[in-house]
Amino acid sequence: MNLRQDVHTAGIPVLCQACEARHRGICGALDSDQLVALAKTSSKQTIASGAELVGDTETVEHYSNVLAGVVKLTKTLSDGRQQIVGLQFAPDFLGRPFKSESAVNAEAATDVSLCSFPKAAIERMMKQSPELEHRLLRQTLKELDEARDWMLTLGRKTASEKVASFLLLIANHIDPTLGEGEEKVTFDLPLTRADIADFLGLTIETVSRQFTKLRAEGIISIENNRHVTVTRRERLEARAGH
Amino acid sequence: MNLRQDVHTAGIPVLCQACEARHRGICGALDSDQLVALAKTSSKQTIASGAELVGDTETVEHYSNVLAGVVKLTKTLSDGRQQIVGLQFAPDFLGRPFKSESAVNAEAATDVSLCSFPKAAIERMMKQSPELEHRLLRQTLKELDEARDWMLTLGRKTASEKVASFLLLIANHIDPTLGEGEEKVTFDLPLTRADIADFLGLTIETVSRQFTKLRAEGIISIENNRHVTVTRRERLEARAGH
DNA sequence: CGGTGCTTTGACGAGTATCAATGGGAGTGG
DNA sequence: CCACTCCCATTGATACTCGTCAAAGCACCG
Repeated sequence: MNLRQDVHTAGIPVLCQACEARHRGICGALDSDQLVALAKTSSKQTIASGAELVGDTETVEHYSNVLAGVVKLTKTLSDGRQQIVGLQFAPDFLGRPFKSESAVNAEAATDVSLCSFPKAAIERMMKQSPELEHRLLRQTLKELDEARDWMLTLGRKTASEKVASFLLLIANHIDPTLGEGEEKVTFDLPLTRADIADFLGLTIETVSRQFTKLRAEGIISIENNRHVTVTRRERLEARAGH
Repeated sequence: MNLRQDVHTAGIPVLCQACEARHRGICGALDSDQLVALAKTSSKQTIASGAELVGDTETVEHYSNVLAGVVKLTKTLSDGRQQIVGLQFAPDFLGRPFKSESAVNAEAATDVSLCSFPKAAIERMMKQSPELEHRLLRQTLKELDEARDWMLTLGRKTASEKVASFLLLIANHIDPTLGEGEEKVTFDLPLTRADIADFLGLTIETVSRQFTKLRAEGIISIENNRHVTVTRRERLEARAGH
């Protein structure tokens, strides 16, 4: 993609033209002038799987939109026990407004592509455009709903139910429009077994055993450790404790 | 932090004059005219402990501010397993904007006093006043931070650490200004053992045993099941896995 | 080939749930 | 004032899920 500040298509920056965040993400709140202004200080960057984006208690000067890939938000106890407290997919917004330091670590779970801009630029625009703040509020409420859903899973579900819930979470994210009628879904897991364990509050061994059990029961099949096909969706949903 | 604007008491509804939500809550975003308009449709109500405020999937036509007491937000699985996903103290806002139905149950954990207003009134004002939406965003971000903190507790802490974390959570809420130097704190638990268990993802028996252990070690003392004194704050903090 | 990283599988034990009984305070009625 | 009940909390005995430790399998890569 070229980096010219060339402005076509009703004055929309090249950077933004094919960007998902411009429609479903927070940038949908901005008009073309604002987009141009923001694009001046924005940069698209690619991050390798495993790289740390934001350190715990680190000062954050940049916010980002996730363009592709999956970012995991984690919290860690002093002795190393870790919990994933959120997964961000495109076109989610990444950052914690109104606080200089993040309460969580952010790390690329897969290769990730981001569009980053300085904290100050967004905060300036938020003052101008209530619509931007409105979008942020909606995203935050969505994340809060997801976090609370997951609290139920963490606190009250068994290992078996947790793994089933996780698979459905990913399946729904891959294809949110998936009708009830569709039986089979197939996708690549964006997380390693270790990440899945950290997301579910389990160990990798327990996660592995649950996968094995699901395979043995003919509910899913797995190729290459990552590629999953859900063959009996209903039974997976039943197991998740709908 | 919170800019508290000096408004003359002239023109402020009686209902609001001594209200905590007018300073630290979302009503701080409103000028006296707006307060008057909102107060016309508002009503203060008292709810007995145990009463249900908002049913899961129920349509909500009212939002509220918590004036006193504690409200618990819960989620329940089809077989009855329950998880508390949030606790609301004064002057928290109660409601889920932009969605007609709540994803959680809300129930009075103690006797609760509320200030309720119709959904429509708030949403109308949100369009007029970006500051109101700003306050809502801040409260939502705060709740998100709390939810994620708790996910770490639910997913990765032991029963012992969970109970210690819970006691500190309540202690900090009773007296947020509590300095590091202060050793002793004393307070009434706003929750029954069953509620605490549902908050921590444990059973009441396990919670009870952990309390007993803390008492035996001289870290806390308990009178009448509800009244707790933390005698060795540092050791409680150490146990919570700071 | 022999590493290295990730996953699976197995054997065992610790931590927590479950089931069951007891304790204790508050309210009620004799 | 004392039984009686109800509700909640505590305590005990036992079962079972899941974590821990150890080893082996498998793909990828130099």
